[in-house]
Amino acid sequence: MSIKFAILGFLSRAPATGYELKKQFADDPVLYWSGNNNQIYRALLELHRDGLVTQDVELHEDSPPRKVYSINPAGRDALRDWVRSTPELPQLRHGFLVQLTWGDVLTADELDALLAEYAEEVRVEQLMLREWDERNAARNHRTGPGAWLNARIRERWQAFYAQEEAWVQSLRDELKTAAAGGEYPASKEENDGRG
Amino acid sequence: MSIKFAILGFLSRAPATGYELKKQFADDPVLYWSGNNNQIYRALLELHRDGLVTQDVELHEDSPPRKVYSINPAGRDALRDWVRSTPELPQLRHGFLVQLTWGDVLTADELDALLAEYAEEVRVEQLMLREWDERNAARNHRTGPGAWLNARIRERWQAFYAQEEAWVQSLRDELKTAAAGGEYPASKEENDGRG
DNA sequence: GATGACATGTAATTCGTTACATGATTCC
DNA sequence: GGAATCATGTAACGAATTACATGTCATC
Repeated sequence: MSIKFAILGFLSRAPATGYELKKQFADDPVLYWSGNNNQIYRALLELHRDGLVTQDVELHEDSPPRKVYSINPAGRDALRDWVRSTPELPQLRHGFLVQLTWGDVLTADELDALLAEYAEEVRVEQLMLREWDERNAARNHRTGPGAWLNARIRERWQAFYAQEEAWVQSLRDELKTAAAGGEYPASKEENDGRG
Repeated sequence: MSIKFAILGFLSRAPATGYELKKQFADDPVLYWSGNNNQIYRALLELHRDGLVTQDVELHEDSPPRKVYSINPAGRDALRDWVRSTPELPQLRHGFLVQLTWGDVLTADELDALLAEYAEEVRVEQLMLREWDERNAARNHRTGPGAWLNARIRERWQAFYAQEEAWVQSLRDELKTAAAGGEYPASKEENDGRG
């Protein structure tokens, strides 16, 4: 999936400059692109070259020209085609699960410390997410299908982290219970056979 | 996170060639790297250069030399340090949620068709995942903390897709109910003001 | 006077993928 | 004879990130 369509999507709601688009990408967690200059400005050039957007240049004497991009009918068609196109499965790059794959080289205490650290990160992320959603719900009072869809999308995102938090918690609980029963001893001794 | 640590992790269980490692990456969904030659062979060279693995070359007359890599004590230390290192939050690149952000340009019927298509993809992915897990559980009968962790990791992965499926289903149900009540009319007419 | 927002762009680097290239062996 | 697996590597390309580079204007 290309960032170009997301840009087209924003322009379908209102004309914007590269700088304005950059900000929209920067703070929305669902829009996973970093939204760096290079990407945005290049994408806008390409969209313009492909005839999907129009460019209005506001010239100023001292400052650089301000380039306002607007979507055109061809752009709307391209946007519609993309939205209807076959969806791709989400890509979950879960580095922590990779890390945990070799968690058996740690002692039970070390493992619990690691899980605790991760749980805290997830908790904080959830708080930031909720804050962002509230801020945005306040300033963005769209109605109709757009607003409904947006709410469901945010819910999905939050549910992911909620599930993550519950999972880590259950891991820690199990680990604690097992350690009390002596079932999962500190594995460092077991696995210290080097070579 | 670097693929180098995952390679180090595999080598901590058994020595392996680049080709063997490549296969391990290829079919494990949690190990999100594509596991292409370029990445693996380069990583192995670097690990060797950094003194974390040793290389045993088996020379053959006609075929290319077979290079078997083994982890060494420095490598085990590096692996342990990495496993204990501060976890990063998962990166969820959910293209479909991006797509849905502009789902309001579709009619209710088109939107439902899109959701149905996605639901099917998620369903199939779940089946493949379960199949993979069963195949692997059968062939890989490790015990102790490693096996326990592995089972929890697979559960987490499956839970993600289960949650995804439930979410799509709830979306479709809501959409259906709303459409019956005329609350979410075909939005194409509403939004067709071009420019 | 400094910071930060506004505004545009380029350069360097890293990362990852696909495809290229070679050649033996094994199974159907 | 052809396909698949084993086994190593390189080249070309594309995507994405960070940092560089410049300059205005408003606010503290």
